[in-house]
Amino acid sequence: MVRAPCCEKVGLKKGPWTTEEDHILTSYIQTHGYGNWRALPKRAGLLRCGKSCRLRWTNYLRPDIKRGNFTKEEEDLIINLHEKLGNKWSAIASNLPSRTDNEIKNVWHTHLKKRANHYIEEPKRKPRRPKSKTSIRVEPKPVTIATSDPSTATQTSSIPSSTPTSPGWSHCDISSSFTNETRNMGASYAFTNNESMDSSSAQDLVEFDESLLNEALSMENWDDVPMDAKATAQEQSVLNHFGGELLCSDSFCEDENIDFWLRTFMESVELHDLPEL
DNA sequence: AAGGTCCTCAACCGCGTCTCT
DNA sequence: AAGAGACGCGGTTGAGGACCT
Repeated sequence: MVRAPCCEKVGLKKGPWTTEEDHILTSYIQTHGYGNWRALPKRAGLLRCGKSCRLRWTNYLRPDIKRGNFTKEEEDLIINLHEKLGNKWSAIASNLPSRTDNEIKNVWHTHLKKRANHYIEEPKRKPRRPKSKTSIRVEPKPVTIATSDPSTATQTSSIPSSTPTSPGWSHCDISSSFTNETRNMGASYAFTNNESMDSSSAQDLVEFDESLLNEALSMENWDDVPMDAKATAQEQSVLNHFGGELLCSDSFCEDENIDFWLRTFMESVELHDLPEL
């Protein structure tokens, strides 16, 4: 059977939408709703196919869409969800209110895929824009923190212990794993979801070198330490304890992130109720 | 300063699925 | 049950702009 074209192609406009078209579409939908996409453009007086109208509305004009850069928490959540769901962009989008599947797909291909692949390949050039995303790849030298308390266990369960592209490697996106914001955000999905504690997810219990944490915590008056020294200490600490290989994103060595990481480690102590040093 | 390269993201395309008849 | 129409989804494209040399 030959599929009928989605719309009458002849005479219909393609390409970028004009503000006038946006206005027409928005006004029409606000007044009449969007029941029948195929009929909508004709009724609204648009020379577009229904598919194009639907896409424009769902991906751009919808009032509940949140525009602008993704937050770190959103990106971390996408990575976690992608690991679980694969390229099910609409399913992932359903966990990120106000974000569209198209937008998520784009951000995945442009930023997050690299992070998720742990930066196996070195960046060929300097980053174009400063990014606040940080991800490291670590070889496990594990101290598994397991707990029978779901409330704490699930806080770490979204951290993968390995990925298809690099079996045996731990992707430890620490910032996404321990910050309060992420815990709250992730609550809608993995962190409070029983599913996150099934047998497969049980393998995802965070694995990291406790001594790294201890070393970080042993630094006194961290705020007084010069930025350069922080960076060196932090990086060296990670290198020492995670088997000597560190792959980082464009901005890993940015000062504010270095600082952030230490605080993240410190937060993790509270979360896991680790013994005082 | 200019040309080339790369990145971003809105939009398109085609296929799968759902719904209606 | 089967065909047709409509919708939704994921992959891909390409224009515009940022960045590099």
